[in-house]
This record gives sequence, structure tokens and C-alpha cells, in this order.
Amino acid sequence: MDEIDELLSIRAAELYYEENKTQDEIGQALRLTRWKVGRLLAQAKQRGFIRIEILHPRARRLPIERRLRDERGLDDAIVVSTAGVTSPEELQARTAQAAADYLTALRPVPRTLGVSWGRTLFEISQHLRQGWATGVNVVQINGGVSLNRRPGTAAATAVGIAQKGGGSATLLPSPAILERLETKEAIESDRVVAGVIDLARSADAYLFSAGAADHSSVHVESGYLSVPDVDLLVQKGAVGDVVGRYIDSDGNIVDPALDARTVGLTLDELRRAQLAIAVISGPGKHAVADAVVRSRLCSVLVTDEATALHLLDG
Amino acid sequence: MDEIDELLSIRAAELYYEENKTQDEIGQALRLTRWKVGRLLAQAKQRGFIRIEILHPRARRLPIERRLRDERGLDDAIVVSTAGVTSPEELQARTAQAAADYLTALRPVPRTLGVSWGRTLFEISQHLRQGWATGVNVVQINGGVSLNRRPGTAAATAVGIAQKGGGSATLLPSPAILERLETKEAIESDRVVAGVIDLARSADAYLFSAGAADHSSVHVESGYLSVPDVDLLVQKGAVGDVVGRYIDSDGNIVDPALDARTVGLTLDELRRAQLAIAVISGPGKHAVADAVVRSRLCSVLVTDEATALHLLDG
DNA sequence: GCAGATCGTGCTCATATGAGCAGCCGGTCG
DNA sequence: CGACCGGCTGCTCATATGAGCACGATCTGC
Repeated sequence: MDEIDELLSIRAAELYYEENKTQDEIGQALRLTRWKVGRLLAQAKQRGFIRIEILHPRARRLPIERRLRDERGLDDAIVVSTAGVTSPEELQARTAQAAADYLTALRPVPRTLGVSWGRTLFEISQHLRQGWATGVNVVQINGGVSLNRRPGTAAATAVGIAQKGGGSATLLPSPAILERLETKEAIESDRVVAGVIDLARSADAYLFSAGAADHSSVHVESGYLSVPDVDLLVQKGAVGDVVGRYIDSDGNIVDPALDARTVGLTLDELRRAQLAIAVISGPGKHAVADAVVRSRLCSVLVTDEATALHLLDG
Repeated sequence: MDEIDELLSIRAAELYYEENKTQDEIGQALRLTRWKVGRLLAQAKQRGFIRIEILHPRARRLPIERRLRDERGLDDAIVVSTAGVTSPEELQARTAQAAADYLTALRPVPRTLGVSWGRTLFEISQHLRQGWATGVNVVQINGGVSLNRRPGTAAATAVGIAQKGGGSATLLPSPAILERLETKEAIESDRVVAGVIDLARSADAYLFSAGAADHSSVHVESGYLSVPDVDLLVQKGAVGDVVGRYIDSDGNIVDPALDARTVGLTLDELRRAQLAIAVISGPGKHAVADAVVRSRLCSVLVTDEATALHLLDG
């Protein structure tokens, strides 16, 4: 296309998209046939001169979702638009809403849903509508009795999801990470705890998020790890955690000793699941998101546009 | 429209604009009739959920141009899009290009074109194509023999426009502002100078820009005014200058004594013109642009989107 | 409880758009 | 010099879309 046609295509696009003229009218105005106008408009679109954005908190990016499915081998992907997002909170809210929508529309409805806990999961629980399902039992898949502040966020999340879904919640009454291996083994051999974990293994679907490996981690906030602990993990290659287990960029356990002291489903158990929904968004989580997808920890990913593009284009 | 319809309209818009489905296909997917889909899409547009942008340096904003004509009483308005602009230089280039395009398309072709000088005018002269007109004579409408750096920018501008338009340039051999009133009157009574000004008065069209009243002014750069001079003008209410004459927000001369020492067409002579094209863009020039339009110094305005919106919505 | 108003729905029909194709023009190579 | 090729043009025809309308549901006020 030469420059004169490029300019004409812009003039045509202005009249078509901004002035709502018909291609025929544009043809008269620019002294072109309507077919030429149609071709100019098609070229303007094809060359990327026309950008169409859907500005809405619930807007999704279907072409990116398709690419994630095709190029990253996911069973499904939900990508929320970042157009018009002004704060990190809004991004988080949009993603949580999308996850809640996905759960609500999920068919068949899972009878037992395994969930992790954390900021993202809590927000999803809040965005779910009363009656989003009927008779969904929720089971915690990793330990999380909070050691200090915000007691019961983990419990509140699971109970909230269950209650709104017309079912009951089964909590995992254990810390996330124990200081000694023996204690962890003792807890896991406890009848109740072992029963919960067995139930978790049998869940039809899992819903979990991932944490970035930095000082803002819920593990630091909850007191399970100290800031130097996290620094050490990062030094060993950790990019973040999934159900309390820290992984490197290939999805491998970074610190087997620490991992052995972590209560809950193992990553391999998660990988074997039919339906594992990861909800990961925000600029700080690009690396973990990549590790989760790369190592097939999830079959479904709910994320934001920027994170998705990072997964696709590096 | 209730929330369910709002959400549906977003889903429909995603399928329509991002996936290129027909309304009928969307109807099948969402279990709606195609008419319902059409209405949802219309509502999504009307409620502003759909934003269509034309991303191109030459893109204009026709609806804003129309509003400028209708609401601010301009004969014509050219508004360049700011979509995708990354630097002030690019904004300036886009506006200058639009001004050059406007001149080129102007009918009837002016036989004599009065021009001011400055950064904007110089850039317009550079964007004009060789042969943009045939036989356009250019005359300077305000004094501008540069006192120090960049000698001849004013002359180069006028000569460039004339030469590319197949005509000749008539320069105004005078400083912009003189220190003493007597000198100014003496210069103006000079046969050559008086002849040039007479020719300027008879021009078919004028092309000029406006300067902001701040330290970046060409008058400071050229040495006609000192920084304290400008500060004083601002204190008296100056928002900027047109053909070297400083005006307040109502378009009135701020300092009559200074104005009397300024060589060139007066503002009232400009106001009487059939065709006075002002080219004003950039965030720093919102106030002058408003003054120019409000006081009818121009009949045609070439500007950028942000400035135009300032003129329209405050 | 009912008449009238209002709204949303799904139709018919006119119009706008896109796909595909024959002809033409300008360039190229034997 | 002329046959060929590729790209552009403006057509025909099928399809997609939008305007207008009649019907039925729902709401409102007496």
C-alpha cells in the first residue's frame, strides 16, 4: 500500500468509525467507489491502525485466551482486560471476579472443591454470589491456621465459598509449615488431618493461587517464614509458591527440606488433577505464573492481560 | 438496563469485536436472538463500553472538530489525535503536518498568504511538500529579524513556504519589538516596511501560531524580551502572544505601551481577516488557545485533541 | 382488579457490507 | 514487439445488519 492509500484509509476510518457514515457515503466524499472504501477500511484494520477496546471491569480478552490454550497447552484460560485499570486493587478485583464467574459457570458442578487460601482466594470467596452452586463441599488443600494477625482468613475463605455454594467446608487444622519434620509427620498421621488430606486428594476440582517469592508473601505476613528465609529461597531460584510450596522457574521444589515440612497436597498430586484452576494476576506474579503454566500445575488459568502477554511473548 | 444485560452486552462485544463473529452466531452462543444481540451491541456502544481509536500520526478527531465549529463558532477546525503520542515533539509534528495538509487542500488557493514566524511555523514550512501550491506569495505579518541565535528562522520559514508553493516571499525587515516608540514609528514609516505591511494587510489568508507567556517564549530566546519582562506581563494577566502581541484571557492587549512598540499587523486587523488560520498545540498553550478562539482572532484552528477538549470542556 | 401506558421482543423489509470474479492496465521478459 | 503475469478495479450476488412495527408481558394508578 502506498502512502496515498494509507492516508485515504485513515480518512475513511475517521468517517466510518467516528462519524458513522456508510462506506457509500465515504466513497462519495472521497471520490472513491464503495468497494475501494471497503478495501481501505479492511487494510486499516489489518495493519493495526484501528484499535477497538472494550472498557468494562468484566471485559475479557478472548484472542489472548485462545493463544494461551493453543500455545501453552491449557485446557482453558480466562484473561481479564486491563483497559482502564487504575490500581492494583482493581486488577485483583477484576481477576477475582472472573474466577468467581468461571466457578459459577463450571459444568459439571464439582461435588468436592479443593481450595488453597490467601488474599486472592479470599477475594474470590467474596465475589461469589449466594447460591453460585448447590451442594458444593469445600476442602482445604494446604495447612493454614494463621499464627498471628488476621486469624481465620483461611477458614473464612473456605467456609465462605462453601456456604454460598450450599455446601459445607472441611478445614485442614494444621499450620502451613512446621519447624520440625517430626512434628509435620506427627500432624499428618493424626486421624483428622489424614482424613482431610485424603478428602482433598479426592476432590473433583482444585482452586488455588500462587504467591510471589518476596517479602509481601502471606507466609511472611502469617509468620511461617522470616524475611531472611524468603531471601534464601530466592537465592536458590524460587519464583513463588503454590499451596505453600516454593518452586523455581521450572516448577521444581526449591528446598526439599522445607517442602517436607509443609502440610497439604503435594505439587505432583495437584498435577494429576483433572481440573486445577490457578488464579494468578499482577505484575509481581509474572514469573510464578510462568512456572505454574510451564510445569503444568494447572489446567485452567485465570489471569490478567499483562500477565497473559508475558506468558505468551516473554 | 439491568446488570445481566450489561454483562451480556460485554460478552457479545467480545465475540463481535475480538472474535469477528456475526450477530447471529453470537445469538446462538449466548442463546439470544440476533436482534437482541444487535441491541446489546448498540447499547454497549452507546454506554461507552466500546472505544474505537484510530492509531495513526495523521489521524484526526472529526467529532471534536465538529464540536469546535458548533460550540466555539469557528469556520473550521482541525484536531489531530493524541492517541499513541509519546513525546511533545511528536505532538508538535502531528499538528504541523495537519496544518500543512490543510494549507495544501485549501480552496481557493490564496494568492497572498500572510505568515507569522516561530517554532510552529517553521515546522509547518518543513512539512509542506514541494509544489503544495502554484504561485502562492508569502508575506511576513510581524517583525522578526532575529537579534541573536538562529539567524533567519523567520526568513527561512516564509521563504520555505513560498518556494515550495511556487511563489516568492516578502520579508518584513524589522525587529519584532523595539525599545523606543519613536524608533518603531520611524521604522514603520520607512517606505519598504510600510509597503510590506500594506501587502500583509491585503493578504487573502493568514497563518500564525501563538506563544505561551512563559520563559520558553521565542521572544525571550530571540532577545526581544527578558525573563523579568515576561514575568511582568504574566502578572498583568498575559496568557500568551499572537504575532508578537501579548493578550490576556479575553484577547485584550495586556500592555498597550509594549504593543505600540511591536511591529506588524495589529490584532484587530487580524480579526477582520476572512481567513485566519491559527495553529496552536501543546499542554502549555491551552490558555492562549482559549483566548485566541474566544476573542475571534482566528477563523480556523489547527490543534491537538487535548487542547481542543480543554477549549470545549474547560 | 382492571384499563392504559410502557417496555422488551421477534418479526418484515430495506440497506449495508463482504466474497468472489471478470476485465483492464502497466510492467516484464522472451 | 507482443504474450504473459500480477495487481487493481468495479461489478454480481449472497449475507449481515439496522429500522420500523405489531404483539404480548409487565407495570402503574385509579
